[in-house]
Amino acid sequence: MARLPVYLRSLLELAESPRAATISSERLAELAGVNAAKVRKDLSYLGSYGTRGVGYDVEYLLFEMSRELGLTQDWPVVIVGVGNLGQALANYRGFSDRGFPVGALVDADPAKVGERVGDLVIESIDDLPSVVARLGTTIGLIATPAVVAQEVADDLVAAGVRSILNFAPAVVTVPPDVSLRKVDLAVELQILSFYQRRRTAGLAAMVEASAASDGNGSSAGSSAGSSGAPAVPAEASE
Amino acid sequence: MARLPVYLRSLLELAESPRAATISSERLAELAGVNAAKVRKDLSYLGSYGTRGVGYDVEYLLFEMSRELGLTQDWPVVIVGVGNLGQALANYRGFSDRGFPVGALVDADPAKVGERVGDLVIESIDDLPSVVARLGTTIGLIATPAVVAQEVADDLVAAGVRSILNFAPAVVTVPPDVSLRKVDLAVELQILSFYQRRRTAGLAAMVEASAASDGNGSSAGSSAGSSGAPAVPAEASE
DNA sequence: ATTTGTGAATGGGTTCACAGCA
DNA sequence: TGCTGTGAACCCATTCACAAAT
Repeated sequence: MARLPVYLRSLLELAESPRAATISSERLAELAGVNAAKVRKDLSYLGSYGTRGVGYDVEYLLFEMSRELGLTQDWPVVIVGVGNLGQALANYRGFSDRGFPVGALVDADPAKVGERVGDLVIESIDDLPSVVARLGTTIGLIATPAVVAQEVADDLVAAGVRSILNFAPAVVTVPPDVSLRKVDLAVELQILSFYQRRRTAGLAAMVEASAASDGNGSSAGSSAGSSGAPAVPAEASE
Repeated sequence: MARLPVYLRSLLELAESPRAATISSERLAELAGVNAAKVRKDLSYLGSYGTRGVGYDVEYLLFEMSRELGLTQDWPVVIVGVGNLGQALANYRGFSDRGFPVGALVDADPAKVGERVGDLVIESIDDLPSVVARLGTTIGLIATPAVVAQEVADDLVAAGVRSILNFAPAVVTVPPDVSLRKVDLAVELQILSFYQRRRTAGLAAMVEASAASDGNGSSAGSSAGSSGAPAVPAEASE
């Protein structure tokens, strides 16, 4: 489940000021910004049992979730493409802080190979197999231009990487035994821009629509946004 | 629809080498890595009509989509929090390249106010209202520590910002008329780590499971990953 | 009395399949 | 014949509601 990290973060925040040793699904749902039933389903599906009438043991939940998420060890990441975004990611503390230290930087440009970025020296993409082998099980970040994203993904897979996070604005295909996730910053902005335009330019259309249907123009317009249900937390992460 | 940007990018790539003036839903689906029926549904829902037996007019689709996504104008963004991530985002070319120029940088730390980052001078978060007014309709990026994310979101909303992209690892709530999206890099990595752990440590459990059910252990394990259906493009963006 | 665990109902998005049109 | 547009079937996640457990 993709919500596990959110639960974990919520629990960690809670654990900083150790109030109670136990937490109800309702409280955790509130913290994570989701439905209480969903929390219970997720946790039961995960196998972690709570105690009826009491709740879940915070300590045990934390342990169980960390184990499930594989956070008992560090997962080094290798960043491919040390351009603008790649350097930014390399300097981003959020990764190492959460157990994903940047273990290597790789680029195809010979001019960049050998350059220092922070503590690391940029290596050649040709050495990817040995880099991956050196780091052990690795997550690969693609921070290259879109045109070479697929090629880089293939290289990563060939080098033994089984988890890829793609920042390049391109459709990338990988074998079924490789996990792939994407982060596209511009797409996020375009989606926001889409809803923003809906709210502004679409006013006439909305009035028209609300007159026809069960008419509550403004709230319909707002709930079309990505902010989730009104008055309900709409965001989370770890 | 959140897939519009992906279609748009696919069309733009296609339009660079102007082959045909028309495109079928099937071809576009292939480029975008989705189902053909989905493309047709999306496009019809959007109101852009194709021609049966022929396909969609590329030029017209491009125009219509850009308009729908509000990309006929630039949307300046204001970055709140000029720490590690904030600076990285400020230097990232991908934003301005796609019509989202970074119009202002804002921070709460008085020591940072006045500092230059690229072409911009960091402004005080207290001036947010005037900054937003100066830029016009604006998208806000939250790149602060998690603890102040909600506070910053409130400030942005109060200043008139109606679209927020949150990079802080925190649950943030906004009024229903404000759009909110999140990007959490660490969560993405944790999800990958989760599936990776599934594949490795879960081998014993998988063998057990495959013996019990309709048993194809390995492919079940792989499809549990986030890479979508086997042999099908699993990623996209703009 | 409180809170979990879960079958059943709900809802929304995806896919299928084919009628309709060029 | 080719491809769009779309009702219907399907699938899966979410939510409801309540029995079971402490």
